[in-house]
Amino acid sequence: MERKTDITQAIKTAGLKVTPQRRTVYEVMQELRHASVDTVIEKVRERNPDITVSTIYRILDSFCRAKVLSSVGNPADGKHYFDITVGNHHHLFDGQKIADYDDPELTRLIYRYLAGKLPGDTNIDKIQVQIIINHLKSE
Amino acid sequence: MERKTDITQAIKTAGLKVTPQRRTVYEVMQELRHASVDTVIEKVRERNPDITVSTIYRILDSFCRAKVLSSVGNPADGKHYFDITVGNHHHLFDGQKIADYDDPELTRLIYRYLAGKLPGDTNIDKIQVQIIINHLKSE
DNA sequence: GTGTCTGCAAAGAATTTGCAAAGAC
DNA sequence: GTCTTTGCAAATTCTTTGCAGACAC
Repeated sequence: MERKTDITQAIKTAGLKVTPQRRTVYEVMQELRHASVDTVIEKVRERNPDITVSTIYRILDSFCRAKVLSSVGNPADGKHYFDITVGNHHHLFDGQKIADYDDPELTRLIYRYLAGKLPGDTNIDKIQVQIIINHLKSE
Repeated sequence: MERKTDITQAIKTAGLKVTPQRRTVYEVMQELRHASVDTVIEKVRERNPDITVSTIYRILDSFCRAKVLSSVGNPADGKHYFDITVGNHHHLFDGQKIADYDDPELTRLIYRYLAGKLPGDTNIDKIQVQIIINHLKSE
């Protein structure tokens, strides 16, 4: 879907050196969109078992600090996921599943609403709405 | 601040048996509002060093499943926190600090907005807005 | 070339488990 | 009395580290 050079660009632009290991992690995240460490490790090693677990941890860490990836915590189970999308966007949580919910209008709506509510000097970096879906079970 | 019986009630209402260990964990969470496992362990053991780490894990787990506590993931550092507040409410993230932002009007605003946007059969359990504050540093 | 990144193996944390005794209701 | 919870100690699992060689630029 995305070309080789785009991956290279994404990593380079973030100020990181481009290595095959980083490219693989990035590729995997592009496919998964949201994933826990375990899943990333699993998928990366499927493609290339020579990449070490510790390297994957280090890459995920550098990606987060360089804002190549972001973090989401699933409120349902409290688990931590990496997210290929860095900018303002929202999430639908359906049990273990996380889906993006991209809605700039909603973002603007909230920004506008909050403008009058928070102290004037508050600098909002980002707004994320988490929508938790309930599979109404007989109970 | 909260009386003994209230703590008992909170635990009992959730369908769990009331034990001194559970009462202590609950008390600590009442004070902390938001806390990581480490912090809970630390504070609980300050009060009563006889309570085991594994017990604390088990209690936190049972509290979450019984919805005595909820989970928040700090999007800034990806760490997981427990939250004494279970119902609909929002959060301000300021680096490591998490603050509640309770605003039913905002909640309603989003509910209303989403009503027209999501598939009709989507059952929203909960909405949480995460507001990430940026300490604009010279950069 | 220089400085960063990776693999490896080991250390260190964090979390979970099995079981017997203690405790809640 | 019955079923659940706890303490203990050990096992597992998860994550980080130090260092030397490899690699990106």
